[in-house]
Amino acid sequence: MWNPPDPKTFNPMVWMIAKQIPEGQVSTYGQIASIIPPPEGVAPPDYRRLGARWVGTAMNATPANEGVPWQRVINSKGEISLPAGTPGAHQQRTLLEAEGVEFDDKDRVNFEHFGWDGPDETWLKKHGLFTPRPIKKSGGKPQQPKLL
DNA sequence: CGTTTGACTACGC
DNA sequence: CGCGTAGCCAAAC
Repeated sequence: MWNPPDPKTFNPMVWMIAKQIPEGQVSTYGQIASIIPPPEGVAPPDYRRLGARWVGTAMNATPANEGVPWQRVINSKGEISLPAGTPGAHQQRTLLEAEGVEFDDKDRVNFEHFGWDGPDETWLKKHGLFTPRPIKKSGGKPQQPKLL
């Protein structure tokens, strides 16, 4: 746990969680944030947005040699969040496609197929973390098209 | 030390 | 479903 909103602690935690993402799957900034307990004084609704930004900042500061799969973290829309056209964005897409992650014609990843469900409960409990909130799914496929 | 920018989201239209 | 706007924080200028 971490009482104060200390980025020095927050960042490594983000990277640690990112390392749990299996190859061929993707997570989102918001999802990772939802795994980390919000600091005191920050309401969960606010933290959801704040945390996402913090995670983004953390990923931006990701050490290159730590083996952190930074490419598996994308935004809630399912698309690469680095500015299009930058080398980083291109590299991220290349890395993901090499893992088997597919992009549609709108350059977006379908969370239904490649979305990450989060770390094992055992792992989460071991580190005192929360169960991630389900990733927002695009379109939303009706589970039972209720035919009548 | 004030300003601007950013690897975000939710919400309204 | 796509586009624009508001909110909030930390890091970079």
